[in-house]
Amino acid sequence: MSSAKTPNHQSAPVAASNFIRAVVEKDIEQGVYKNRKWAGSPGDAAHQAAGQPDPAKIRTRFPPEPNGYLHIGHAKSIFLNFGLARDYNGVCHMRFDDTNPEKESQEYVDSITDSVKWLGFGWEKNGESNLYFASNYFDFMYRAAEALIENGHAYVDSQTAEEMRINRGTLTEAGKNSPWRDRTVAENLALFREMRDGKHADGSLILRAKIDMASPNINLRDPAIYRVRRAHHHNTGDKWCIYPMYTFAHPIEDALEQVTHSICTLEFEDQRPFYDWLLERLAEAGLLAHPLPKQYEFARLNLTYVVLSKRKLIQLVEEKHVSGWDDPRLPTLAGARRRGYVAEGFKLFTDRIGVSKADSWIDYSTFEDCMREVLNINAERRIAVLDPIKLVIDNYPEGQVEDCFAPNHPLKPELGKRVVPLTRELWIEREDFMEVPSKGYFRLTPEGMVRLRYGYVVKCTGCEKDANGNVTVVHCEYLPDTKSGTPGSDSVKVKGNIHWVSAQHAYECEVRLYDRLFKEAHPGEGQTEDGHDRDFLNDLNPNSVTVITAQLEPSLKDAKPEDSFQFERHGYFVADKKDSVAGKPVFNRTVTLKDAWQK
RNA sequence: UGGGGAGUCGCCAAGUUGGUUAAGGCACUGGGUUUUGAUCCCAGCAUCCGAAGGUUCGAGUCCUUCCUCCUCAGCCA
Repeated sequence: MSSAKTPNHQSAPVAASNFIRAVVEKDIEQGVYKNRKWAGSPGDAAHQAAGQPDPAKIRTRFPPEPNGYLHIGHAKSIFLNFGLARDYNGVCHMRFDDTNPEKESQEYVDSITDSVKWLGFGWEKNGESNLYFASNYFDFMYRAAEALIENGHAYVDSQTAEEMRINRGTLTEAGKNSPWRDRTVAENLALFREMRDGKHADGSLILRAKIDMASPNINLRDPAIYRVRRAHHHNTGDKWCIYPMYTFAHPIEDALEQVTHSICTLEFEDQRPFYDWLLERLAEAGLLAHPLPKQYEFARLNLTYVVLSKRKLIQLVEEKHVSGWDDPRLPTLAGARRRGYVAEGFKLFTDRIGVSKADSWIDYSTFEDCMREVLNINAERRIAVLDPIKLVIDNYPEGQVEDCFAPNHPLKPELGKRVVPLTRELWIEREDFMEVPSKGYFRLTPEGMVRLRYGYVVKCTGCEKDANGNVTVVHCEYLPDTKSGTPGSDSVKVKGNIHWVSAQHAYECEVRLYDRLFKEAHPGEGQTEDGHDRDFLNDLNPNSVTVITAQLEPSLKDAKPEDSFQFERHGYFVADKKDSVAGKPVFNRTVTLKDAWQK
């Protein structure tokens, strides 16, 4: 059984090369970060200078904002950042980028740490937790802001948000300086302190970096770096009424943590000049020391047949198109886990898709293939009849129960075999019998022979039908000398091989068959006939889940939540984490087996 | 239309300073094995690197022009 044991990627082979690895290798070779010091905790230049040479060759970080659930896209970043640290003798920090109190909560913090651990990563190293919160750096950030003001690199603006927007200019026109841009250092300092002390209403004043309102890069047109916002913070409570903006906070977080390679997605490329500008100004002020962290950007993951935008995910949950954040059809990591997808599969997936700066779309089937590949190795085999129909072996003694032996894993004989009871009346798949076979069909047909997997070869003798002409019972006779595993069992050659469960012993069970949540590769893409953007909800697959009552082999009754199995000839299934109770598990279909037979 | 990025096989993706027949994976197509129409094995799969010119003995790699796509005008991250 491949239960939900936490995987360990320690011994993973080095993944394919990519441009970020190339940078890291070059930096290590040239000793760029060789003389960095680390005092055992984040801190400014003076703090780190008193430390020891950093035992970590590189430091990376995974910095989610705790305002939502992690999804498959985050997995790419997680494997990238933690993987780099693992492969190059570094450390990857788990950091919560919690600078906007309004959207963040402890619930999200917990679910995020859960998901990262589930993927197999931890952040403790050298006796240090390496779990950090940006909000713990608010004191330093405040000090850095004052230093900027003192050196003439920041000013307090009294313009309204609307005025700021207008004066920022456009993509093709330069912006205009704020009338407040030339306040004196003393005035700026006094005003900023008043902001901190709660003397000004939310939105009335804002601290801006003083760079260049005519810069072709809009991010350099005096970006806002500190706003007044009276809100309770999940970590700092009501201590602050001013909060730093991402653009200001993030470089500082990286620097305080001695991060060497700060990796983010492409949309932050334009932000990099400010990242460097800020850190240089702070280094000049003596607050930070070289070498400073560097930012690198890679293309975010785009997956067909799913949506990964936070807004859309929230909408799906709130409007109850799915059962919750952990709905098995959702691309959230919590959903993926309930679906039965496994961490090793994510590892394979991220290795397989690579890391580059080219925008790309990965087909969902690539993701499914990765899961199949690891599940094939890890999951024990079991027998399940999903769409049951009776098969009666007319020449088999009534009341007789015979042991048949089924290997738990064809690739791992050491896992042994288990007993499955054979009786006169069995359940078989409805689709394994065809009264009028189509071309190429080689399962049960009238007069046809087929092997009952791990049992006898049987010959079909006919079937019964109800008033509507639907087959209700199939009849057959078995060939006594053909039992699997006995000498001469191969004397009768048959091509078909079907699975079955003793009707008397079967475990009748709820099974959920999941399919894609969306029926279109790019949900919501394109426009309607009257020129409006299409609503992604229109592309929802109405048949994304089918709940059935299946007949399972009796041993499945003992499955524990999160145990994964291959139901032979069907696919991979997992005992649901939430709805299974002891002795009565329910199963979710993770992914089907490949089926090369085109009907 | 300004700035910043990206364009290599159906989908991803290597390709450091220009040097021989353009890695690898996935998919796909043949063939083999198989008591899962699964797995596994073996073979095949870009005279060509967005386009057009140019430099060179030699260019995916250098130069020029052009085309396409992504991204930036939150007191979100």
